[in-house]
Amino acid sequence: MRSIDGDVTTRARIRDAAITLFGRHGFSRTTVRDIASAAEVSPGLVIHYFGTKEGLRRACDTHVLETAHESATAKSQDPAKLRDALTEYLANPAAYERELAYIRRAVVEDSEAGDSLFDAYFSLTLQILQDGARAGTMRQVGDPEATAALMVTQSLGLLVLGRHVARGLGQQGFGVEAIDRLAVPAVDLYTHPLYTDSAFLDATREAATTLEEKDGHGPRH
Amino acid sequence: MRSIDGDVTTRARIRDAAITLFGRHGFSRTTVRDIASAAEVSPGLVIHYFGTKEGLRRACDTHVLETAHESATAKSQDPAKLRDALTEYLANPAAYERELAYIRRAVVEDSEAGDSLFDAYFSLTLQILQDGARAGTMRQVGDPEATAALMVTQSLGLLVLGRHVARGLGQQGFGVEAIDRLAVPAVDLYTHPLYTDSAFLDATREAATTLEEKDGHGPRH
DNA sequence: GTCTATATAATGATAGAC
DNA sequence: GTCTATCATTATATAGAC
Repeated sequence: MRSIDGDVTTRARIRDAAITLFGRHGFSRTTVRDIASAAEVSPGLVIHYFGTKEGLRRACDTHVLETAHESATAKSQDPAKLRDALTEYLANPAAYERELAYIRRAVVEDSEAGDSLFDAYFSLTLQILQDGARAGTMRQVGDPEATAALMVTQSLGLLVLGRHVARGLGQQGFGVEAIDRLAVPAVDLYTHPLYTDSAFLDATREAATTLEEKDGHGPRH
Repeated sequence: MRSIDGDVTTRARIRDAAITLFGRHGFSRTTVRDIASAAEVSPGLVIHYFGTKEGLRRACDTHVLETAHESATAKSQDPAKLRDALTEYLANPAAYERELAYIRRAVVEDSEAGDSLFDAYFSLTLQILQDGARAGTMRQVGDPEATAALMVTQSLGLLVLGRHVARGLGQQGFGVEAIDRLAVPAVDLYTHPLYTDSAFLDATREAATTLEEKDGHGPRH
């Protein structure tokens, strides 16, 4: 988050305004004029610095990717520190809101930054899963990649669908309160089984096997 | 899916073209001209039928909502039939692709249809959770609403982030093959605990409690 | 470095002929 | 019911002054 206050050049102010607006309204609904207005400069100056609107987007992508990478690698390399990251976020959520909103858009719209972020998060999760299995704190799952994909989907899905989740829980917006309420049930789901027996799992296995035989793409065991 | 072939009026053809393009590129990036071209009519006729582009969107929302509601209520009222729904989808995924792409956009962009769909899916999941607990096939969770929200997030998140998930699994697109591969690990996660002890859950409880005390919004037990 | 003024293109929407 | 022609607006991007 250093950059918000650290870089005070006009160029940085324009880029930060763009990050805010792209995150808030999406890329195509945000105009160069909106950005210029928010940064208190002329539309011409926006183009002067970034060439095109698409160039501005790339600059935003790169910048958000850099700051996100800073926090992610610093804090999550050690799985135990993930908890500290949550605590830190909960202590000062506003500082991350701008970037989170941008990431939410990037992951959903077709953007290279979204791809990179998902891939990085996916690798990290897979790593955690494998480390946990080796350390004995996690069960060895049948298909680690698929499981990691599901875990990333769960958390990034929460970010992307936060508006709906908040509404479902009767809250105003997806903020600290919603995250706080979801944290324990989320970890609980990974700690205590939801189904009391394997009937549903067996049924799913059957359905999947049937399909694999039909389509010819072999099962994964 | 009946409507694709059932309603052959020009109006329906325009609306179906709009559903396809809105789903593929999003609302704001799709132009009236694009839709007219895809439906092989003039741009003027599009406006003639739907008044405005926004009116066309509402017509699409309504239509997708109706067909989705048809399938959802018919097939998922009985939890046991959810499996049949999966099987049916896997047997003929192309028939649902258009609607799924539209839903994906609707849930992510700010659209009333997206809200309705999420809410309906959320209610259904909560219902299944409570029925399961009563029948004994599912564990009684501490916060059913939060748990249902997480479950919906997991599956809708998969729809929304499908492109990324497919890439992570080394597949071309999020299709039958990806879903087939994810189905068993997904149910497995709800059947066998991922964590081997409650250390992580305890830590999360602690972090959440700390925050609740600090912010004053009471715990939920 | 920053602005104003403007060129150029695309968009949603209208009017009226057929 | 459907089209062509066009308007009015808005968008990105350029040119050149300060």
